Amino acid sequence: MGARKGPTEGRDTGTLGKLMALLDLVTHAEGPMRFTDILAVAGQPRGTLHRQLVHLAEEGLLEVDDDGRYLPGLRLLDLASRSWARNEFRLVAEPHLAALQKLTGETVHLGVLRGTSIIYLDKVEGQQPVRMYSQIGNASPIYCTGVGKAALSILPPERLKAMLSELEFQRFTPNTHTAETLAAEMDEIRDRGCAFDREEHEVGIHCVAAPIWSDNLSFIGGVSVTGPAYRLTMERLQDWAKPVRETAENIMRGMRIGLGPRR
Amino acid sequence: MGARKGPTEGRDTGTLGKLMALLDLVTHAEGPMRFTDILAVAGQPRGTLHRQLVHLAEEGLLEVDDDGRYLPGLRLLDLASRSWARNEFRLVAEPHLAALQKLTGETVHLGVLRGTSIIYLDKVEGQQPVRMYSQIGNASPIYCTGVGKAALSILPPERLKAMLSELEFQRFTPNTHTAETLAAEMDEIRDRGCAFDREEHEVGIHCVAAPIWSDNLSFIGGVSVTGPAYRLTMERLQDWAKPVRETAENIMRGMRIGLGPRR
DNA sequence: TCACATATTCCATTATGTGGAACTTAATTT
DNA sequence: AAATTAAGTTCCACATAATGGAATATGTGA
Repeated sequence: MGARKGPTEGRDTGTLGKLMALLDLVTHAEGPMRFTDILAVAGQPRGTLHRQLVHLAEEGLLEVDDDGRYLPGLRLLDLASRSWARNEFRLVAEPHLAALQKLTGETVHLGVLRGTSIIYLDKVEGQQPVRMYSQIGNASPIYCTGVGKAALSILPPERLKAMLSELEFQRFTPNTHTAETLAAEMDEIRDRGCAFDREEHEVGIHCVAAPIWSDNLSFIGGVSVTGPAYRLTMERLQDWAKPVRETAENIMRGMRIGLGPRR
Repeated sequence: MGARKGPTEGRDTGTLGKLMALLDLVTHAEGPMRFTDILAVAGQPRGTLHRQLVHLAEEGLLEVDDDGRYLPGLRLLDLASRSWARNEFRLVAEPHLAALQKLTGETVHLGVLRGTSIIYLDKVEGQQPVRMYSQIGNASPIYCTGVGKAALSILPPERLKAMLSELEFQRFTPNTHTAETLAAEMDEIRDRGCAFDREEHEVGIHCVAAPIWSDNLSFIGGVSVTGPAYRLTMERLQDWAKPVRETAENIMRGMRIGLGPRR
């Protein structure tokens, strides 16, 4: 009982799973939620829900404002900053990202594949102070970002097929991929060793990205150069393709992945 | 049974509390931990610990590397970025921080009191791209940071006394406060409306900070200007005191706190 | 003051987590 | 290659903590 394999029923993490689902619900909401708001959508009985919220709040994962409404807690910041600070991929990549930024003068992103999303781990901009948190940690769709498409391109056929069937394609711009057009582009990306994104996610934004992976594919990510379409013309994207691929290779060398067995 | 009020025994959050303690343990460690490493310090029996780790990993709060070692998971980044993006205090403060940075040319911090620590919510630097996560989310001791001392200064006597007795004073520099010197400085800070930090946390670093609070003290934080001692001389600190206080006032006005009852 | 909406507490029932021990699997030594 | 030790995983009777319906409390506007 319980371990059915319906489409929604992926995890079996007991009480923790329920609490995390609740935390996600509140965290992904537009604004603070009152008890009744949550009750309406959480599908838990009053008593249960109340205790769960109190526990989450006591642990600092949620906070309660003066009006008794629930919002994401600051404990999450402390935990995340440590996760970020210690991430080996990010640590290894950092100098290479800076070098790529300097070379191109454009914004450089580092992302990692998690489930069917790309999570951005780092961002290096040229000019003024960066609002980093605004980008870092954010999960973006895999099918319409350079890093996402680059990551897809190194998956073996079966896993690629499985992934494609899991995706739900939302149209962000006129250029956003469908299941068909995305599948059609894969060989091309694989051959070229990098992916272009021409206004597929955001109008006016172009991007070149190269994949980064470990031999056993337990790790898959990518690095990209992003900028306004008027500056990153098709010729410019072609120009940056090589340095982006080289940056990816350098990062892989630094992590001792993609070059035969570890240790 | 269990709800004793010993010094360590603060929370009663059932299963979640145990899991969060475990998450904290792994997250605060120096590097990846093997099962046996954790077993030695977690004080849980083998079977229990194993299931807890598996659950945390399945939820993405922990990750397991190729060698089976546990480290903080990336799910935390997604959760935290939303917590940060939606934080009202930070949103309101943002433009004021930028203005203060521009005026002084020095680094500006925004922090909030949580327990006996200051958690940094934002940082605005002048020059080059900022490694923001490296500071944001970090918990710093309240007794040797400008923001911390400013926050202490607006506590009512009983709460201040309780807080002081809770603190453990670690010596970071020759100037780091002890319980006595800290208590002695409080009146002065309160009168002046801002706190100075002259190499109390880090050698070579000076700082001016002003407190930010809500009427009912459900919220306490602060804003500060930080920089190298050779540039932020005592005279300079005096100069910046007024703009720092004004920035704090502007932020309070923006949050509709510190100016009579809300709504 | 009453009525209504919202939030919190209570407690018998039952699902879930617990933890000692047995069992695999991998690494190291003889 | 077999034996030995260590590291990780699974099992299951038992206890504890989560459940959820109902009662109570708290707050808000008429």
